[in-house]
Amino acid sequence: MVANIHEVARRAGVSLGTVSHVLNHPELVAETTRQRVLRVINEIGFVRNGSARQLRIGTTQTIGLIVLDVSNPFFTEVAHGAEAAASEHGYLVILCNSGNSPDKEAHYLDALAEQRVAGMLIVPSVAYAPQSLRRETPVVLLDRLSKDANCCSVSVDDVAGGEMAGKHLLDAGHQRIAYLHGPFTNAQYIDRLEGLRHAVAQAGHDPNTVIVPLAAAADNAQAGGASVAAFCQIPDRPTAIFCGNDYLAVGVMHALAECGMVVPRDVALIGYDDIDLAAMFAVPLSTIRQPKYELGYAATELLLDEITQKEAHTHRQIVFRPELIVRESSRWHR
Amino acid sequence: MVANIHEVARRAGVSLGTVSHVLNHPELVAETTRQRVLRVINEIGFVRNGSARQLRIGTTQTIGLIVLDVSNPFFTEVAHGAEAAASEHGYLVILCNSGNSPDKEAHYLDALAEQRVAGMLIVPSVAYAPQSLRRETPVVLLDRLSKDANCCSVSVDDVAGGEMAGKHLLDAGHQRIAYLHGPFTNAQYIDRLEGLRHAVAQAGHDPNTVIVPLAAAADNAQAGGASVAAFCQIPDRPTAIFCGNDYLAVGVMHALAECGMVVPRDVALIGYDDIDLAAMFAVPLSTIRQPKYELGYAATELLLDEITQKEAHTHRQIVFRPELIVRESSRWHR
DNA sequence: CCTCACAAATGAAACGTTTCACATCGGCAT
DNA sequence: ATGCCGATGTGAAACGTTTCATTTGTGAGG
Repeated sequence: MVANIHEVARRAGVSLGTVSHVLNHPELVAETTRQRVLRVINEIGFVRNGSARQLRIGTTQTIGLIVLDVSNPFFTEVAHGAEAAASEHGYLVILCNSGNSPDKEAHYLDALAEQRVAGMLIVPSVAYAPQSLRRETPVVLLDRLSKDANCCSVSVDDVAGGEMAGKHLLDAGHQRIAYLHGPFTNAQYIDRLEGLRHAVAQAGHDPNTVIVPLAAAADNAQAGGASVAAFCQIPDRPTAIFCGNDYLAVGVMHALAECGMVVPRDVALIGYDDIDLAAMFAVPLSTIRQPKYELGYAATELLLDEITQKEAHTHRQIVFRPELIVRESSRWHR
Repeated sequence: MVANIHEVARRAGVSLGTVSHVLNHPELVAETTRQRVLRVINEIGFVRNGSARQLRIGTTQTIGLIVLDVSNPFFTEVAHGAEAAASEHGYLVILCNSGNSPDKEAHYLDALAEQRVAGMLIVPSVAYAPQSLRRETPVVLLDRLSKDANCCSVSVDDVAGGEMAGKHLLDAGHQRIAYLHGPFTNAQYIDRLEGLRHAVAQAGHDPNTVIVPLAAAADNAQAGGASVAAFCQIPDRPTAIFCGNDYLAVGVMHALAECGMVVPRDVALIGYDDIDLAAMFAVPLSTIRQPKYELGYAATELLLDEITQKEAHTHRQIVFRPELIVRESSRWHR
């Protein structure tokens, strides 16, 4: 087995309390003994046992992060931001992938609680039940606004994003707009639609006649492409498509090209997310950018505040504002 | 503080050993007491303290994964596979992002050792020094072949990938091929070039006259696009470009279009990685697919084998073979 | 009625830390 | 010489589990 603090103490000829002090309160031990102990530690490759330490201390330097899909670049960027913030404060991040399954989510919630993580960042699945967490572990909700303000949350204003996209298309003169969305189990698609309706109403039009909702089977490029057939069938066909997600938009762009339609001349297109290749498509894609990295970073800072301040901490709801990115795909051509 | 096993024992009117048995060896305790204990556990929301457990047991159910860049979809898919395999065996994954910095890498190595993770999956940074790990923690090297076989490794045969791409282009009749690569600090770009040279030699040509290496400033789309200017300057310009990575290829495709060149008529293009949007570009991108998810999955299985079998385990080097995906961007047009 | 076997429950010891109350010691002021 | 102080070092106790040697209880077999 790997050496422990007793062994170090024995070899350095000091008591085990002293070794501990060298590790945790170096100012309490004389320079020469400190050096001696450190030398022994290096010699025998002693590594402090985190479990024992945590048991004694009562807290860990670890935070859990549960996301819906690790292979989705959106969550990945969020994780990147979280990891950066955590690492700055000496915390480790345990990344868990719920795959949007309430079972897996619950399982990870338990596992993290058992690990006594200092806090959790949770991108809630469809069926997230906060009451299942009766522990006092600090939690920050990610990518969803916490309605009851009994915990912090960091999200992006999807209604505003939908509104931006809508206003942009209306300003360009479009009178009919298709809204292509993924499954409505994902609340964001609903919010973006609501934003779009706002924009239309604000411009003095009737959302019900201007907007044509169109559901894709999933939220990937394939499903986006498949929806183009339905789009072409629409009577009084819209001149613009607002896609709830960039992947849908890519699929749409691809399928439109195959139908011989030219973006943006025949159909204008705007996506959502600003994935990193959005500017690189056949026609560079207009989109709504979300501050993904910042989302994860801010959430972690909030969590760490709650962890360190305890009582003094007050819950906050941070809502980021997305940003309209105009590229070729939505420039108005007469 | 949150309840402990004593409290459960007290409330259930049993000894603390019995509670522990309910948790770990239910077959040793009578059904009625088992139920009683479980009820109390639910009532007061008892969650076992993982640190104490690990301290006593001497081992954790956690594995560490260190990748070079969490925002890169390649590593993300690898992580996805690793997480899936780990989760199947009840292990948690701690994800760490070294950012290819030896410092951060060393820091995480230490932190994971202190956490007493059961094992580590490491995508080694430029300066990975195995001897810095003098612990007996099992390690599996990811995405790099371990030369000295003193640990397991799982990688993809980059030489074979380069060869496939080369053979494909040669078969299509190309006599001059540009090889656009990212920084050579990344060994994979070297291996892919070597594979390309093999293919050329095998076809009976001189690699030095057929192949024109071209270095991009980074391995992203922007750098790829920027390299097109240099490509256009090449005397006796190649009719095909083999990009060491799909992002480079996207940038190239974009920039070529701006120069008025048509892919594949004027220039054939093949990338590497098969990122998920590769099929969706203006011209669908031919590429070399790597089994990313499988890479992570296999590595984790190897690691878990080493963890559970201990002595009985023998180190293995798994090398996956990549796959040629032919799409429009490299179809030969006369 | 005694023994035996077996199932069920017990509680002390141990895991490796950190912390805290205490001991030691030399020097310095009185 | 005495007392006190600060700097340094000490070691027992505690953190919450699991495990193991033991005890207790119970019914069967003789």
